[in-house]
Amino acid sequence: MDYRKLAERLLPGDYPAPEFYEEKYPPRTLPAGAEVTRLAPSPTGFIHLGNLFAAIANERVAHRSGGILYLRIEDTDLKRKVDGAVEAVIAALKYFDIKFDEGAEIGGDETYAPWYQRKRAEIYRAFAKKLIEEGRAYPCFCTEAELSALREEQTKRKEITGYYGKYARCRNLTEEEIYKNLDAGKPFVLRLRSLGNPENKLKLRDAVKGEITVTENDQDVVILKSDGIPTYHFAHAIDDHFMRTTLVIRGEEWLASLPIHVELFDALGFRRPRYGHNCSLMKQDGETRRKLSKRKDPELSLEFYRKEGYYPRAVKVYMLTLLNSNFEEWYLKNPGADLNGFPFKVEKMSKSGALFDLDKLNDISRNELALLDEKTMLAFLKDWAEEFGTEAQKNYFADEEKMLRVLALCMGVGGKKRRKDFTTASQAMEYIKYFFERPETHEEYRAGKETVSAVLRDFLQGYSPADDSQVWFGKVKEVAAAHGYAAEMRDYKASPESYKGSVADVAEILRIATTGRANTPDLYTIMQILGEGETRARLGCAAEQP
RNA sequence: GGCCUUGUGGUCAAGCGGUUAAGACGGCGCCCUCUCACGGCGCAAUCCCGGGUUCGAUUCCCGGCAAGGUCACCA
Repeated sequence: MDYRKLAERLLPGDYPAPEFYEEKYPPRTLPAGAEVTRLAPSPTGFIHLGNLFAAIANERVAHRSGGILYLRIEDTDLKRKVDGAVEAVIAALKYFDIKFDEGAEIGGDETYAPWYQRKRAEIYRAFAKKLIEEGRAYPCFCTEAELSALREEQTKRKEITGYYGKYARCRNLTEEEIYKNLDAGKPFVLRLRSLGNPENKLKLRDAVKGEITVTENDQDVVILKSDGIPTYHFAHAIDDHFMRTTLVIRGEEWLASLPIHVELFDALGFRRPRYGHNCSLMKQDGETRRKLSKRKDPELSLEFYRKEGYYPRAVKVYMLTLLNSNFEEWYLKNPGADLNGFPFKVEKMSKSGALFDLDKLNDISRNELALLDEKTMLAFLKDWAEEFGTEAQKNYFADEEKMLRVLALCMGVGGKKRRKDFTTASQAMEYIKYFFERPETHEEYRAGKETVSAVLRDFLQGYSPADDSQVWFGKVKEVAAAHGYAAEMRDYKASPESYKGSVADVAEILRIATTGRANTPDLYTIMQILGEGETRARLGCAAEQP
C-alpha cells in the first residue's frame, strides 16, 4: 500500500517535519534537577478537591526543584467547554497560593505556546500524517453503531472489549476499499496500528508507586477524531513532549491507559516523561469506600470550603498532610511556618487512597485560625461576611474597634493560651453573635427562677464597669455567699452538701443572662465589651423574666 | 470478567528481618478551672488470611482474599 499517497489523501497539504517542531519547542534550559510539571484540566471550570490535591503536588515538585509549573487547557472535547472556566481555575488555585509560571491566560514566556489544544491542531495533524506515512496509523470507517455492536458481542462472549487484533476490521482494509469509502465521503477516525502484545509485560518506575508492571497495549486507539481533533492520549504525547514536561503527576485513574501512552510515545519517537500516579481521595459510603464524587459529595467542591469559611491555608495544610506522610511531623515542629519551606518529595506520596477525614480538617482549621492575629482574623471574617454573610452579620463589622476586642477575647489573644473555639468563618460569626445581638433564647438555668432573679438583682446592685476583673470576681463571690453558694471552689469541693452550689453556678446565671449561653470565654471581658448600658439591660431583663 | 494498583488501630500513617509496633485526628477518663476553650496526663484500639525462606517475619517470596481504578470518536 502506498502510505504516502494515503496520508496526502487523508490530511492534504504540507506539514512541517518533526525537526521543525523540535527546534521550535527546544528543550528547556533549566538547572539540573529542575522539574517541569503541569496542570491540564478540561475547561469545565469546575475544580474540585481532587484537582487541588494533584495541583499542590505538581506545584511543589516544580517549585522545590527550581522548575516550571504550567497550565495547559485540554479543550479537545467541545461538550466540556464553559465560558470563563480558565479564569475560574486560575483564581481557585491562586486562593491556595498556587501560581503558574506559564500557560493559558497566564502570560509570560510564549516559547511553548499555544496552551489551548484546539489551537495546536496543526501540530497534531503533522504527526498524525507522519504516522500514516509510516503505516502506523490508518483510517477507520466504523460507525458508532457498529462499534457498540462489536462491544456488545465481545461482552456476550466474555472477551476483552475494544478495537484490536481480529476485531480491528478497518486495520486490514485494502487500498481499494479505503479509497472507495473516502470517495463515498464516509467520515473516518484515525487509529493507531498497535504493535503491542498484551502477553508482554513491561516494568516501569512510577515516581510515586515505585516499580509497576504494565501490559503492552494492543488496542488500536483513536488518535484523531472524525473532526480532526486529537483524543486525550495523542494530545498528551505530543504536548508533554513539546512542552518539555519532565514529570507528569496525575490521578491514579490514568494508570490503566499508561500502556497506550507508552506505545504512542514510542511510535512518535519521543522520550517519555516520568510519571507519578497519585491516589485519589476516598469517601466512606456505608459499607464500602469510593472515590469522592462530584454529584454525591458537596465537600469535593472547593466552593464548599469557601462557603463554610474554611481558612484556605487549613485546606492546603490538610492536603499536604495527606500528600506527604512526613509533612505532619514537620509542621508540628514548625507551626505556622511557610508551607513552601517543607521539603516535599514525590517519593513520599501515599500509594493508597486516603479516606477524606473532615474531623482532621476541622482540627487543622482550628489550629490555623488560632495562629492568626486579630487583625488578620478580622480581615478574613469580613471578607467572608461580605460574600456569604447575612445582613446582620455584615453589620457586625461597623464598629471595627469592638470587633477587634471581641476577636482578641475569643481567640485568647494576650492570654497565655490561645483559644480554639471555631473552625470556620461561618461558625465564628455564629459564635460571636451575642456581642452584637441580644440573645433571643437562653439556655436552661440550673438554678430555680426565684434564685436567678434574686442573684441577678443582687449582682446588678453592686455592678460597676469601673471594677477590674479581680474586684469584679470578688463581687460575684459575695453574691454567691449571700445566696448560699460557696464563694471558693475548694470549700465547695470539701463539703458540697453544705452549699446550694458554688460560684460556678452563680457565674453560670450571669453568663446565661448576658449571653444566652452556658459556655463562653471570660465573662468579665464580655461585660466590658458590651458596656455598662447593654450589660445592665440584659441582666435586668433576665431578672424579670428568667 | 480481563488488566493494573493497594492492604499496619475507627481515620491519616511511621517502621521495611529482632521495636514495649512512633506520632496525629477521633473516642473515653483524670487534672487545671467561675463555664467553655486552651493546656497537661492517662486509657482503649492495629500489622487481611494461608503457606514458605529464616534462629526469627508487620517487614522478603508465593498463593489466596478484600478494596479501589480502568476497559469511549470523555478527559
